[in-house]
Amino acid sequence: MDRRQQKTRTAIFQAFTKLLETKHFNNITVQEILNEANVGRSTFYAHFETKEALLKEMCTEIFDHVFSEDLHSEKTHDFSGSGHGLKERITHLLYHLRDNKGNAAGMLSGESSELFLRYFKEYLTVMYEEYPDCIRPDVPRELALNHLVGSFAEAVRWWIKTRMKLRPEELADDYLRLIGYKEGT
Amino acid sequence: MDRRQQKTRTAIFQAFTKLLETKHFNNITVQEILNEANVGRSTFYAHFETKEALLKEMCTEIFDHVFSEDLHSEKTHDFSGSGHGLKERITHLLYHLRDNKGNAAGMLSGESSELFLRYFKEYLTVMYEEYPDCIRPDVPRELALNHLVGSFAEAVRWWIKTRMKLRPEELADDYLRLIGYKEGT
DNA sequence: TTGATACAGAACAAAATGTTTGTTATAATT
DNA sequence: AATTATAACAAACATTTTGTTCTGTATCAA
Repeated sequence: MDRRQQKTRTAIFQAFTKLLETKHFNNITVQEILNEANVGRSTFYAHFETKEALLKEMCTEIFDHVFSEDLHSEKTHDFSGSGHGLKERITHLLYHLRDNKGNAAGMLSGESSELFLRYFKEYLTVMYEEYPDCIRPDVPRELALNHLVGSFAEAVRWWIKTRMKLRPEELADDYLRLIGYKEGT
Repeated sequence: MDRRQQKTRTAIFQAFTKLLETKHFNNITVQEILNEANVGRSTFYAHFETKEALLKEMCTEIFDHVFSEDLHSEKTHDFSGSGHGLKERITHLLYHLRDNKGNAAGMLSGESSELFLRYFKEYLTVMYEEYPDCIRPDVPRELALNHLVGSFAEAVRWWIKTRMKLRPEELADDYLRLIGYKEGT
C-alpha cells in the first residue's frame, strides 16, 4: 500500500480515537476529524464513505488484532471439547486489553462504548463457539450463548470503567464465578 | 395540562416510536418526526429541546410505567431481605413488557435498543438494590450488581428479539438459573 | 526521470438544525 | 357567550454539516 495512504489512514484513526475519548460518536463532526488529523476534506471521503464506515473499519482492525493471537494459538493446539483453556484465553484477552493493544481500552472507556461493544460481542460470540461445554444445556442454547457473551462484555466494560484496578487473572476468576463456570466441567 | 399540549405530546411520542421501529435513532431527523406527527416545527421545539431530550422523556415515561406497579406492590408488602419475591417480580416485569405497556417492547426491539437499555438498566439497578441477597459476596459488589443488571437486560433483549416465544415464567426461570440464583438463598 | 496517484484547498448544492415572527385556532375563565 | 390566555401553525431565517467536484501540487513507484 502507498505510504501516503497508510499515513493518512493512521492519522485519521488516531484523530478519531482521540476525539472519541472525550466526545460521543454522534457529536463528532467530520470537520473535527479533518482538523485533528490535518487531512483534506476530499482525502477523508476518498478513504471512508461515511463516519460510520470509519468506525467499522477501525473496530475491525482493532479487534482483529486483539483476538488474532488467541485465534492463532488456538489453531496450533486445539483445546476445544475439554473446556480447558477458557480461563487462560480470557486472561490473555484481558492482558491484551490492559496493555491497550490497538487502543481498544481507550475506545471501550469512552462515551461511545455501546458502539464498540457491539463489535466486541461479535468477536466474542465467534470465540465462544469454540467452547461448547460452557453453554448450559438447561436453557435455550442461544440464550445461554447470549448470556456468556453479554456478561463478559459487561464485565470488561465495568473493569475498564473502574480503571482496571483488578488484575486480569482476578477479573477472569470473578467472571467465571459469576457465570457458574467450574474448572473441571 | 392543556389538552392541546397533551395531544401534540402523544402525537410526537407515537411518531417517534413508529420511526424507531424501522430506523436507528441517529438517522431519524426532526423533520421526519414533524411529518409523521403532523406537528409544526416551532411546536416541536416548544416541547423538547433536542431529539435526545425527547428520547429521555419518553424512556422515563415508559419505564416509570413498567416499573411502577412493581414498586408499589413492593411497598405494600416488603419481601426484601428474604430473597423471596425476586422471581415473582421479574415475572411480573416480563408480563408488563410482553403486554407492551407503553410500547417498551417495541422500543427494545428496534435498532436503537442500546439506547433504551441504558435507561432500562438504570431502573433495574435501583430494583436490585432491594435484593441484596442476590449479590454474590465472593466478587466485588459493583461487579456483581453490574452482572445481574446487565445479564437481565441482555436476556430481555434476546427474548424480545426472538419474538417472546418463551413464556415470562420460563424466561424468568432460565435467567435465574443463568445467574445461579437458588430459591432458598 | 517520468507517469501515476494521493493530497490539499476551495467552492458547491443539499439537507438539517434551532430560532424568530405574525397569525390562527383552541383552550380555560368569567 | 364573551373574553383572555396560550398553544399551534407556517414561513422565513442564519447556521452548520454533509458529501461532491474541481484544480493544482506534492509524493510515490518504476
